[in-house]
Amino acid sequence: MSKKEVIHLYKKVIEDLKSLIEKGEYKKGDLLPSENELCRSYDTTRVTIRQALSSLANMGYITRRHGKGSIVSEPKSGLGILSLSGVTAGIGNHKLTTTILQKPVKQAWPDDFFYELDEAEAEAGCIFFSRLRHIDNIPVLYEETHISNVDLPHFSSRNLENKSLFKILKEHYKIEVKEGEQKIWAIHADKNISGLLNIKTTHPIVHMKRRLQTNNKGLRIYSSLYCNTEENFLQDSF
Amino acid sequence: MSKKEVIHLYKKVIEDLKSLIEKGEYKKGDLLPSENELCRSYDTTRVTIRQALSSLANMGYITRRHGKGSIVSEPKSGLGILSLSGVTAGIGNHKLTTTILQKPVKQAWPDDFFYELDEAEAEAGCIFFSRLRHIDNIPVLYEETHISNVDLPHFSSRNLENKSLFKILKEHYKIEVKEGEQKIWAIHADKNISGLLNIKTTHPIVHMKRRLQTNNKGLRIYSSLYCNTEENFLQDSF
DNA sequence: AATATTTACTTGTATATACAAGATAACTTT
DNA sequence: AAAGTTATCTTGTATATACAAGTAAATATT
Repeated sequence: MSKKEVIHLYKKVIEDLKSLIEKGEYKKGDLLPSENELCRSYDTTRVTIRQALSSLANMGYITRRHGKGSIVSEPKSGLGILSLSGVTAGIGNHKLTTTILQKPVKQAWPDDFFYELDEAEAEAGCIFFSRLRHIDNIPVLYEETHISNVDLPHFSSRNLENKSLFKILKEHYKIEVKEGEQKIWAIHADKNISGLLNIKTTHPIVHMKRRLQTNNKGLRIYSSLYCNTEENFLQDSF
Repeated sequence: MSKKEVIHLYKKVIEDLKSLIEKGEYKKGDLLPSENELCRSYDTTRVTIRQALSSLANMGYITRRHGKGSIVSEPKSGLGILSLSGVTAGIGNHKLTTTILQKPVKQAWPDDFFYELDEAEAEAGCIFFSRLRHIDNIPVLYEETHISNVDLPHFSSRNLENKSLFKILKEHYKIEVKEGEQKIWAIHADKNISGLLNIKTTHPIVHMKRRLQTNNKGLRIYSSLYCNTEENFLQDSF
């Protein structure tokens, strides 16, 4: 009894074009094939092709211009997901490494958890892990992550060191972040954080708490992070 | 020679439903009329109604559920626009006031402007103003704003004290923010900022630089802000 | 009473078609 | 040569229709 998994044409068009853009075959500023050309390629009609293109436009991969065509956009870090950049044009030749301080473990939610949980979520518990990120071997960002405990086969054993959490969730479980909120403070590091980031307790750091919702109803991602922004900054595109 | 301004049916559907949601006639969790009902109301077909509904879903006004209907979402602060919240559930009974330190003036871009400008933008110059926001009469956030100098009739004379910049742009000029990026640092206040926010220079504050793109090609909004997050935090929904 | 099944509603995917309107280059007129 | 026109490309809006598939309540079966 195989899962017949109908793949829809418009989704195939999205995936195809998305991967061509991500692979760099279409570069920023390029025009995609016209709607009618795509219709011929996929043997379909404009309604279906337009469904795919408007979705790509929505995801920020292209912008559409009346009478002109679909123009490939600047690659985005995607849907408000926070990324860490060096002051000098992106990470560039800097070395970004990640250390897992706490491997993913299933546990109950902390009593004083910083966001409200719905009933099902509270009952199911969570997966917790923490990571420390370095740029050129200097610790820069400490992050604690709580994920709602839904069925994610083999998640605990996955390697979180090199790949981003979001890539793993997308590639292995087809989970994508849909929306979220974040709260931001500037604080002085406490003893714990100053030790982790190797800074004085008078050093200002960014403290951020985020809640991200995904396309999986029951799965939310909560993270609390502390960042030393002396040599770097936190960057966020939306 | 009047401008015939064809209004499109799908846009009318969007505006109608949007305003009903904003007015609270449809509340969070309510179901909108089904696609077929809307077809009858507007004497059109599902393709057109679906174009409107998918747009509303995209703007975050509704979520759509296969086999169920269109569910009205929680009102959002909108597209990654930063808002300022008190630690206790929103602003609530706190008093939020704004002081204009520098009224909007047309001027050339600063030589050391923090974002790259395109040619047309650089040539046209900018509108600059700065504001200081207080919560319960305590200064909390200082913001400098640069806007590309496109034609905004009477903009300089508008009252920026009570209404938000985004509301003014939307209501009077039909300009809406489409996307943006922001960079975040934690720093110690310099003399200028510590004076404005009435804090010591050892006090950690959030420094944020943002670039927002609008539906008007030539108009971008740049802002640089400094926030004392001791009693409040910066909040961002996306 | 508990469990399937049917039915009627909902949204999702798709085809086929038509005309409007913006963009651009080729062509014609002045 | 410059200016206006046309032709032809592009995307935008819209109608009409069909069937697939998720949801939920009514109905039939056990």
